[in-house]
Amino acid sequence: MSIHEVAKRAKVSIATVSRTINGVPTVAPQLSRRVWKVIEELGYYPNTQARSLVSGRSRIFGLIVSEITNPFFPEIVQGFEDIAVQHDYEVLITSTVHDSKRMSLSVRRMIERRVDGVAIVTFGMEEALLENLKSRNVPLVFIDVGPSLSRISNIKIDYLHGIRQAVQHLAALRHSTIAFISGPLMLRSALARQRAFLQAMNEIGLTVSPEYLVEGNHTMDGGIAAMKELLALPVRPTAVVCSNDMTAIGAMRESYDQGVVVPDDISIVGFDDIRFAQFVTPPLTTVRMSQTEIARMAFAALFTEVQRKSPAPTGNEYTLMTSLVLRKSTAMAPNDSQSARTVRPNRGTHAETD
Amino acid sequence: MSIHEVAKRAKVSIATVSRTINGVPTVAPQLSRRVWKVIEELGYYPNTQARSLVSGRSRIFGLIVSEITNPFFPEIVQGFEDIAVQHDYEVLITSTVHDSKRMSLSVRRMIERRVDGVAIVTFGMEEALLENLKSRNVPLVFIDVGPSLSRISNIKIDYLHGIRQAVQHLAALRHSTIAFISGPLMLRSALARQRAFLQAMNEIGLTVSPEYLVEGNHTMDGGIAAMKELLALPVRPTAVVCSNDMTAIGAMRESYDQGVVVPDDISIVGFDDIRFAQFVTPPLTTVRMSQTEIARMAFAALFTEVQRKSPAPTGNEYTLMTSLVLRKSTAMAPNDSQSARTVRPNRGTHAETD
DNA sequence: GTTCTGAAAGAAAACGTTTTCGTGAGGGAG
DNA sequence: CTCCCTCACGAAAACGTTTTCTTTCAGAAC
Repeated sequence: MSIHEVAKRAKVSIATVSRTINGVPTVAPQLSRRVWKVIEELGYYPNTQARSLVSGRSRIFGLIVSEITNPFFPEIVQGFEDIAVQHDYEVLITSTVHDSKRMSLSVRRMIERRVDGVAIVTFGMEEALLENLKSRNVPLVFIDVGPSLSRISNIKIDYLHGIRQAVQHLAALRHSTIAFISGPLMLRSALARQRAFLQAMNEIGLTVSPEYLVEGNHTMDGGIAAMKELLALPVRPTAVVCSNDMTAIGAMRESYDQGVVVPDDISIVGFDDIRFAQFVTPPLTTVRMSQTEIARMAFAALFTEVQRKSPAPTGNEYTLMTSLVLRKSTAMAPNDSQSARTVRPNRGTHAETD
Repeated sequence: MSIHEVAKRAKVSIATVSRTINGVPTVAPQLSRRVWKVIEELGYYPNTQARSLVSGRSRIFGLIVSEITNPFFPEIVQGFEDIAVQHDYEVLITSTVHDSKRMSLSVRRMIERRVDGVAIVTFGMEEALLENLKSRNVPLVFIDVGPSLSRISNIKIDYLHGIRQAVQHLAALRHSTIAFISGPLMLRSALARQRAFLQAMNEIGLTVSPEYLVEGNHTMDGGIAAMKELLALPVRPTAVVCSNDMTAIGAMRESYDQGVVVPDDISIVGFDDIRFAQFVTPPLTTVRMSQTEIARMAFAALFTEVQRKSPAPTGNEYTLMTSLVLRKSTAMAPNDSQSARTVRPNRGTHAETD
């Protein structure tokens, strides 16, 4: 049951057993074999708690996400776990559910378990929790919003790249009246996406008047509501890009309910590429922000920070590309060079060059 | 940083600090206050590893799921975590990804961390891992497939109840040619669902000939393939119930692609009620098997087993009801008393009584 | 005033490891 | 043959707690 039992049966000291397990080279091969044999037949597994008590390293990373039930996160959790086990790390998962009580509780739990680092993958900055961890010098990695401090790494998302691809894809399909359904604008990541959209449009000389810029909330209901607005416009957009996939799915639903067919009458593109984007009808063209990649980077950030001997003045910075993945929710703009079919032939205000 | 620091500053022994933290009543109120004050201002959090090393209880439960990215599981994870934190438990999540290597590795990890119990929420019996945990006398809870042994609890699912509701709902809508797309039949839970379907049909005097019983694999692709078969039948079913929601979503997709409209031409009902069932178009009528409830029961099973002083000969048994939730994917059977619209008016072979 | 009782606090053991330090044996160099 | 070094191993300290066992001290009983 404990190392003592193994030691007794192998007729060695517990030190030798420990050395054997940890592969310390100074133990004679023959002895090592004997010890291993006893370990096997006893089915002995070392007690990690005792181990990390003395070593000072728990081999646990914390992972804080907004909510596991949000389809964006499971892939991250899975990816993070995958790499963690490969490196003999355990992961403590926590979802804040947007509740700051829970958030601080979960931070406390992690500190009590003496995690070696924490990945905070939650859109919407939670400044409060930071203090506690920071002051304890726990390596941290944020996505998009971390401060530049020692032991704090950051994963930057290159929103523009993918969104630009989306916009240019749409433009190539002769769309010029392109709307954008944003996320809640107080979210940094949502704001960044909207800005990227605007910039991408601007780059190719397309203007977007304010009525084509509507604020959603990153849920399906938000997408539905926003799409209602858009479809009620005198000049309907022929394409709409959404700040995330759930919004896009809502938009598709509303289109369907109003008999506007995607992609023939209107093209829709999402953002995130959650798994469900493939399962929706029609499969959603969307900008991928690889969740697996985020997980990989987050782990790498923590891991290198743990290995580091001399504390660097600031953590590492990583950048994640986004890129368009084509599926079936986009198509050529409707032929009359203007809006969806049920609209009166009242010409749009946007000059087109082609 | 450690309890010693607190003791020194409060000018007491570490024993007193420990007692204060654990609320042992023999410490004088005044002293207690003094100690707490120091704890606060030091921001001291006890080291859980040291704690559980001596107490012998880790206050960690393991949770083994098939794969977090399967939309069925996140709700379970979330639910389990919710209750766990309420009870001051931590949870170690692991997904086997149907890989027995990973499975046994994860069991090992859990044993090394000395979990107080493990919930195995994975359809598809994994006999192998059981041995290891069982022999170590770790409380276990299975869903549907656990053996009746000491310290092993079981959550039984009442498949029949919900599926019967579904079948009767369909019958009430004048459907009589009802097909069933099963899951992989080597899965116990899949088999049980099919049996429940057959029984429910039988109860109301409906027969189901073999061509209306097709085997899927619990994925969307499986649903698509199965639906292809069904739609190619000389007499199409007017309704199909599926062994899980992903299958149903696949079936809906294939219907859509063939221009068969749900629910007007064909009714579809799913099983599980994963979150996405609401988001699909049209929203899926399905049999709910509450994931939150499963999580709740699993935790309760483990928790009561941990509390138990005298080992019972067998663990507890719980039963989870299933029940139909109506949404938009079912409707009256098409009027011609027979199959979907695009089919030649070649009358079916099933006598109908109404 | 002495002894006894009980409450409150401290000392120390224990939990299962890793790791430092020490020790004995074996072997090479002189 | 002796000395010394190296190598393999064991003894014991340390990690941060909880808990058992002691000790101390105040007050009650006589």
